Order: sequence, then structure tokens, then C-alpha cells
Amino acid sequence: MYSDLLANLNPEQREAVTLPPVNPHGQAQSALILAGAGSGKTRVLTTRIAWLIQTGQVSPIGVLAVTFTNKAAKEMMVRLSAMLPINTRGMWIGTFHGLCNRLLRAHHKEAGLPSTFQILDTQDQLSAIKRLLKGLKVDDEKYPPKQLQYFIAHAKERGQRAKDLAVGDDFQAKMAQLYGAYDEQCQREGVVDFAELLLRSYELLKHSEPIRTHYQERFRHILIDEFQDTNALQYAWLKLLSGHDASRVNVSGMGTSAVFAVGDDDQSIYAFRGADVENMRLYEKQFHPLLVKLEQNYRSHGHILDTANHLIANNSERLGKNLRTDAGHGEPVRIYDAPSDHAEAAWLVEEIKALVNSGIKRTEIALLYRSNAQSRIIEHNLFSAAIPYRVYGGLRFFERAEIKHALAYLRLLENPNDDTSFSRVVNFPTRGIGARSIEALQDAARAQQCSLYSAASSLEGKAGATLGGFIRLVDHMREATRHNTLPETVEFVIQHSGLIQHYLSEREGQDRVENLQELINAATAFIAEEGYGQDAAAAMLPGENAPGVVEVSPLAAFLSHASLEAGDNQAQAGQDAVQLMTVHSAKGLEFTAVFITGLEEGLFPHENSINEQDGLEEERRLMYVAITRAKERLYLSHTQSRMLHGQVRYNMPSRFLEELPSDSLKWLTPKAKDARWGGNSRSGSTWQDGYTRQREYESNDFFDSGSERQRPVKRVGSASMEVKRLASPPRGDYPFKIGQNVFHTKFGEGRVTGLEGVDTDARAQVNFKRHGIKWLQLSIAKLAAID
DNA sequence: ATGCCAATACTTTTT
DNA sequence: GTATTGGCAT
Repeated sequence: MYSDLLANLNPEQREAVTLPPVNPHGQAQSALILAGAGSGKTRVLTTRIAWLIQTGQVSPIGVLAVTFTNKAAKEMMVRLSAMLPINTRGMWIGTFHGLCNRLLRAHHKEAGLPSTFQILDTQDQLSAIKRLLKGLKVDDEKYPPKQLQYFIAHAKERGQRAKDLAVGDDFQAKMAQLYGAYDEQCQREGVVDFAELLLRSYELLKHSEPIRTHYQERFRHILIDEFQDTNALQYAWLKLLSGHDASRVNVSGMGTSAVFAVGDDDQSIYAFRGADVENMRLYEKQFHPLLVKLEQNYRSHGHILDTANHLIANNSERLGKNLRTDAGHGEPVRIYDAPSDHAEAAWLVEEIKALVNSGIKRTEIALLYRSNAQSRIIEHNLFSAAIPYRVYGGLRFFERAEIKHALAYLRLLENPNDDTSFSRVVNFPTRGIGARSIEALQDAARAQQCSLYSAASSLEGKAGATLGGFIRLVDHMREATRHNTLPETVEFVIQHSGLIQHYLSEREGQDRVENLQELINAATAFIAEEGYGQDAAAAMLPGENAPGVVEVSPLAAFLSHASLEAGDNQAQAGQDAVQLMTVHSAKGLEFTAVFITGLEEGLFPHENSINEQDGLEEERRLMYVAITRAKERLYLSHTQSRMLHGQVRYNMPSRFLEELPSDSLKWLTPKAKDARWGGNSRSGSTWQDGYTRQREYESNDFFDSGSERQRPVKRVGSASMEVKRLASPPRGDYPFKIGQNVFHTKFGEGRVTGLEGVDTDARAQVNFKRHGIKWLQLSIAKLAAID
């Protein structure tokens, strides 16, 4: 029967998958799966759904599965269809935002939204806020739009409307007032931001008893991925939908639904955007889940796992979990201390060449960094060395300016009251409608309490005439495409809006023209793949007639799709390329070899997080995530000087390096220890230990120490780097260390920021508090160390 | 209305 | 170092 589903699971995975969803009293039984990195989390989640369905405990209709990313949702559907002969498309598997969108589309009336409501992405939201502030004549120096955006998002993520906010000082009161005005503006325009999708559907369920009861009774099983990343609102949503907030009317003795939550508190790295690990503890208290820990790691070799475990043990707020592996110790974790960011990047290049020579594919090599700014110099070096690479992050397809412009026209076809879209394209391409006309229009709109679009017809004079032309253009496009297919509509709009012509006449507009063409392809692909009509049909309330009563137009569905799934951001996809990304975006991925770069105080842990306990623990979890991405080889590097924000900075090595188990480490740069750590306040024992260990390894060959998988060894890479380093003056020979505080009789206090030269030519670069950076000849200058 | 230069700031990111 | 923005000149 279903035994084949469970065949390839280990005992703890099997236990998790087959946990009884009902307790001995016949009530729904929830579960919490603490799933460590690389422990087969997605597999357990997917198999759980398949098992529930195959054993007849629920029909596909009764399952709700929530993820955070579209990628995870898609993967779940693909895996599920591979396990069971069912159509996953009609199932409620998706992201929080995607599912809420589905809910609101189906019940837009009850939710107080027009059927054509549009979704604002982060960019759109910011421009809506700027427009609001301008309209209200609010000083945006005093109330920065970005800050207000953050304020609104966080309030919504806590489930709070403007009126719910406790007013502290005047500033808070004003922010709350602006929040209220923003919501009114969105309502008027028929748009919702990302957080609103969640809050609105939460309120819909809360206030509409029939709808709530319908969905509560329908979804007997709710499964949720990456539970540690949920925010307060998502948790409340989950509680409400599963009936755990006592809202469920116990008519048919339905009780609550069984929630199956999978998460890893050690991988909670999104507190900065509202995620709250506390939800895991709350969940334990309020849902009384059965607990299963998945601690068997299938990804990393022993030394790597030991390193991760050792590091994360320094965190105090943990649910407690330790990963183990059956794989051997493997390679030690290698640490490189570079004198500069240039040297670090050069070392990376050499090391990558060596790895590639040893047979590792470039796509299996990841270069991780804490912040995007660090990628530039690495890219530069990779480029010079002709090593193909791919950078993650940055603008995605649907976020590109030209695409947003085209989408804005399309949105105006659907919903002319969308002032954000209106403002975006009313004068793009330029058609002689400048700031003055817009201002007049906004005044008129405010006076009439209507949208810019509606106000345009009331405007007199020259401004009225040019605006009238724009209105006619949009109306014409709407009429002309009424019976067109979606791709035809898209093509018509990018032609007749003048976007194509505009970019064709621009010197560097060719890429943009190509992207616009690509948008037509995206529309074609969307129609072919998505089956957009099914969302609404699947959301039908019982008693409603045939599917399709709530008709969603292909265009509306495509626009939602564009907002909710901004698309891939692969600029240089395709070939076998080294992968560059931030640690955050590496979450959920794995690589044969991983380099974690820039392990310096102030960078990683980041200086903005260093002062609070919570912030530092999140940084440590981030480091934990980074380490556990590696399967076979892990490299850590830090530099003594680094160009940041246009000036050179001198950072101490990251405290995290001290928190790693010395038995698993191999230092590639022995002198670093003396130069950097000697006079430092940090506890020395680990480092003494690490140092001796390092010397032991030094005589070994680079590529075959303890490796169970032998590869042809080439003595390049770090080996050659070490020779180069030995040829230069040993840094330990200086009477001072970089980072050390010194005193000069004339210049006063300062800090050593650089050392170079030998013998009488030995010089120190010192950054004096009062006199700035100076080079001093050590044989002459009277420098004294300060302790 | 538009284009250019200087001043500014700048973790992490999905939806 | 670079992207964005605001002010000023054309």
C-alpha cells in the first residue's frame, strides 16, 4: 500500500511522517518537527501530505500547505505529484501571500476589496507613501518614507491597524496617523501591499463567520514549512484557521485541525523582517504538539558539522538539537587570514582553481558573504581570472523599470483607480505632462475624493488636454484588447504605450527592449503553465454553483503573478559557474565546497547587530546557516583591511572564529595568529590550541589530509600562496600589531592600521585620533604601545 | 521639462 | 565604490 512512501525514510523521519493526526480522544493532534539543516525537512513535509492522503485520512481538498517562497511551494507540488497520482494544482499549496491572495480574490466583496484589486510590491508601496506624504504636505525629512514604510509593515505584521497602535510620543502618533491615511489611500485606489494581503485575509476570516467556518472545516490538515520564520500575524492566521483560538463553533463536533509545523530555531535569520522564533515556543504551549527532532544530517562531513554544532552551542535561546552524521570527518575546515580584501579575493581565485582542477564542478562551489557590497571585489578577481560566476540577488525580472512600466499600463487597464500605476506612466514615455500638471491633477483628485484617473476629465486648460490624451490612450488600449489573448494584450500595450519606441531611441535601451519582448513570452508561458482560472474555482464555498462564478481574468491573474513572484534574478545563468550570494540567500541550498568570506568584526557579525544579545545570536545563526551549506569542504576567510563605503577599514577577525572547535580547523596562515591575537583581550586558549593544530597540518599535503574521497592532487592554490607569503617579511617581526593602540609624543593616540617594509625600512601606518592616517618609520618614530 | 552634477547614504530579503 | 536623489541650469 503506502509502505513504498516510507521506504526510504530513516526512523526519525518515518516517525514524523506517520505521527497520529488524531489523539486517543478523537481530537486533532498537532505536531512540531524540529528539523536540523540537511535533515530532509522538505521530504518529511511532502511525504506527510502524501501519507495522509494515501491512507485515506484526508482528501487533497482538505490539505493546506504553506511555505514562504514560491520555490519551496513549487518543489513541494512537484515532489507530491511524483509520489501520488493527483493533480496538485487544485490543492491549497502555496506561499502565505499566494494563498491569501487566492482567498481575497474569491471573497473580495466580503473583504471590502474591488474584484480588480492590485498588489503593491515594495517599490510600489514606497512610491505610494511618497505620494501620500506629498499630498498631505508632510515633511519627508521628519518622517522619512522608508521609515514609514517599515513602520506600516511591522504594525501590519503584528496584526495592528492604525487605530490599534498605542500612541507614545508625538512622532509615534504622527506615524500612526500617516499609517491610517496610507490605508485609506490604498482602499481608495483598490490596492493592497504584501502585509495587507495577510492582514486583510486574517480579518476576513475573523469577521465573517460563514467563511471562517467553511475553511476551518475544509482544512483538516494544515502543514507549514520554515515555521521559525513566521511573524505574529502569520501565527495568528494559523491559529484562527486551525481553530486554536477558540473561534471555531463546535457544531458538527469538528474541533480543531491538525497542524504539522516544520522548522529549525537555529536557522531563524529573518527577525529583522518581523519573524519571531518565539512562535515556536508559543506553538508548543498552545497547540500541545507531538515533538520529533530530525538530527540526522545527510549533507555535511563530520568536521563541518562539528564546527556548526560547536558554534551554535554559544547561543542561549535554543530549543536544543544537535546534528549528527554517518559520513566520516572529511576535510578539516580551512581558515585563511588575508592582509587585504584584494588578497582575500586573489586567494579565493587560486583556491577555486585548485578545487576545479580536483574535479569539483563550479556550480558546486559557493562564495558566501554577509552583505552584497562584498561581492564586487570578488567578482573583479573572478572576472580577471576568467572564472565563470553567477551572482544571486539584485533586480529580478518583474522588478526592472521597463517591466514595471509595462505592468503599470496593464494594471490601468484592469483598475484605472490605481494611482501608483497612473503616476508611474502618466508621463512615461514623456508626453509633456510635468510636475505642474500632476500637481493640479492631485489637487483636483483630493478635492473630489477620487482617483487621478477620474479627476483627469475635470481638468481644464492645457493640462486637461494633455491629460485627456493619456486617458484616451489607456481607454483605447483597454477597448482594443478587450477580446485579445493575454500575450496579444501585452504586445499591444508595449507597442501603443510608446515604451518600445522610447527604448529603441535610447542609446542603451536595447536590453530593455529585449526585456519587454520577454514579457510577452512570460505571458505566453503563464497562460500555458499556470491554469490561472483554478484558484477561484478551488476557493468555492459549498452551495455556490459551478466553478467559474468568481471569474478571474487572465490579465488579473498575470498581474498578481507578477507581483507575488518577481521572477528569477539570474543574470548569468546557464553555464557551469561559481555561485556568489549572501548568506541569507544561501539558506536552503547546499554545495560541495563553500567559502565564507569577510569573517570580521563589524561585518560578520555585522556592526548593527553587535550590541544587542538578540542581534548577535541571529548573526550566529546566520553563521550556522552558512557553515551547514557545505557538504565536503568549508573555507573561512577574513582580512585585516577592507575597502568599505569608499574608505579602508581595519577590522578584527570575527569572534565566531573563536567559537569553532580547534580539532576541526586548519589554519592556512600560521603567522596570523601571532600578529593578530597576541595582545588581544580575547580568550587565548582556543587559539593556542588552534595554532598547534595548524602546525601539525602544515606538513601535510593540502588535498589529502583525512579525505576518504581521494582526488588527483595538484599543488596549486593555497600551497603556492603560502610560499609567496613566506617570501615576504614575516609580520610577526614588527613590534606592533595591526589593530593595536599606540601613543606618539607629537600626534597622540592612534591605532596601527598597516605595517610594511623590513629592517630600517619598516614602517607602520597609524590612524591618529586627532591627526588622521600617517606612515611612520619605526626606526625613527617614538611610538609606544598602549594596553 | 529635462538633463547633468554634486551630495548622500549604505545589512540581510521574500512576498 | 556605487546607486540614488535633489538642486540647479539649460
